[in-house]
Amino acid sequence: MLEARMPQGAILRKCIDAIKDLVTDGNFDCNDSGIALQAMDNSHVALVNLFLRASGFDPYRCDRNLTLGVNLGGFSKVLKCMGNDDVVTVKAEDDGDTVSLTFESKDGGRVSEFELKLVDIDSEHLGIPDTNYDAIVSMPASEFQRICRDLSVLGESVIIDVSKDGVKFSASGESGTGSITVKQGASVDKESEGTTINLNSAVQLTFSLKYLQNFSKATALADQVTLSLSADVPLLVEYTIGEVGYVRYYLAPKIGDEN
Amino acid sequence: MLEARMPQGAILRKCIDAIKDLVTDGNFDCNDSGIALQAMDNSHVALVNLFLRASGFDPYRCDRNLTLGVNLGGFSKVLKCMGNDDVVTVKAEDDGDTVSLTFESKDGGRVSEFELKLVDIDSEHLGIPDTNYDAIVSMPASEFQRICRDLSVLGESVIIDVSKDGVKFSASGESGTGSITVKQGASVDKESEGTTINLNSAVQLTFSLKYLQNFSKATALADQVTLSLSADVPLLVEYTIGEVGYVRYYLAPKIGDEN
DNA sequence: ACAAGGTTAT
DNA sequence: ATAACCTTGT
Repeated sequence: MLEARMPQGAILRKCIDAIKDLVTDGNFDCNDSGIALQAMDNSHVALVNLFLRASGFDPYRCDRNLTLGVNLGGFSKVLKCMGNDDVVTVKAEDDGDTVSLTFESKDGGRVSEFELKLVDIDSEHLGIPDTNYDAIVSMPASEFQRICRDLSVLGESVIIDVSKDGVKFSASGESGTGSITVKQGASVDKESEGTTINLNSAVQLTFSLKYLQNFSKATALADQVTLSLSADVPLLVEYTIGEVGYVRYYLAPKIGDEN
Repeated sequence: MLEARMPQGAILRKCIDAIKDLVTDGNFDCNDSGIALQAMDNSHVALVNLFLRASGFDPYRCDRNLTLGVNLGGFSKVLKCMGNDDVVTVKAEDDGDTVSLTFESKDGGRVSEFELKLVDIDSEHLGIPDTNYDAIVSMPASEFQRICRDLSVLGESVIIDVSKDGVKFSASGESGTGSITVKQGASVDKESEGTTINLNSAVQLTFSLKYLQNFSKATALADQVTLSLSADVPLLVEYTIGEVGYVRYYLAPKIGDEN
């Protein structure tokens, strides 16, 4: 059986909010190292990979490997019933057909119990090859979100252009064109507010803004986002959730002039 | 004639907002003790009872008993034209076909006058028997509202289960089941923030969440809500408006397995 | 920070 | 017609 208690339950809610618009149903693979979910998005264009380390829970217990197929819309609805500071406990029997969620207010005055029906999901578990990326950009997650939102006014696609001292995001459409350039090390007033670029070779790739906007739903989980790019390889957009785990999104670049 | 001046006019607006979604037209019965409205909701399932004491107005004058039939949607629209801190004066002639509303800003710098057409409403004035309830629960109004909203994502009905040391609200539906238990005396950090249970005998009754959510529109009027329950008797949901009066809602329990 | 209402975009 | 967003009040 699985029994995992997360003192900052809100993290779990934010994780599900960060992926539920991309993936309607997903398998949570639970083992002694933690809880992982990997799924293609509904239109099989992007890949989502969530991982929550066992050490992010207290306590964490998972005797046997378990796969919990969950409708993420329903999961999200249940998590909306949680108080903001609640402690969340996830439990599942080895052969049950439900997963149980318990929310407890910090003072213990309120206890909420929910049971979510499990669903069968046949998911191909794609291997993700380790890649040595040409360019790795870390920037404030909120800035990335803003850029995607702003450029989506202009067009469907964004060209991400990473060179030595900056990342340039540009889009164009009917009404005009625009670009936003973030310079390396800009606005390093506080830690984790700057932009750093790790470059092996300059890259210029085009991506769907709609997907990037969806990825940036994870902004609530992390101060920084990391974009890893290589020519002809899916972009990796990663949000690190403190010591607890991460959400990673993969998105293939648009090729040629398919707009 | 009626002439009733309410220094905190916003209370009147909140009262109407708290009932206008349930009742489209209602009779305001005015006499020297105050202003009362009693009406079945549009689908004749719930009963709404609003009372504003004469002492809640200053001054209050009502020479002869008057019944003012009002379309509450229109009333609400007019009240939306009021400033948040305005003083409201309600006036009606004995044989008029309108009611007049005056809004004055505290500093007297702005005076607004509205006239609302009266409508004829034939309303059966149901007697409400005094009941000795099996269980009386007082809890924070906002918490009750939150519980109704949360559980409504799961299903149409809520089972309210009152026992010695807690109230359990539970619901179930397609995607799963859930329950929220509030313990007696929990979180009594401040006055009027705790939950108290007055129990003669344990009760378990089922109600429509849609109606309870509608009742909880009165949350703006009071810190606490009181739920009074007895087997096979309508639930009473009461919001006390300071010294001014109250809004009471009555809702029959669902019986058997009608879901 | 939450909930309600209105407005707008799909 | 519905959903998402934005704004306002609690």
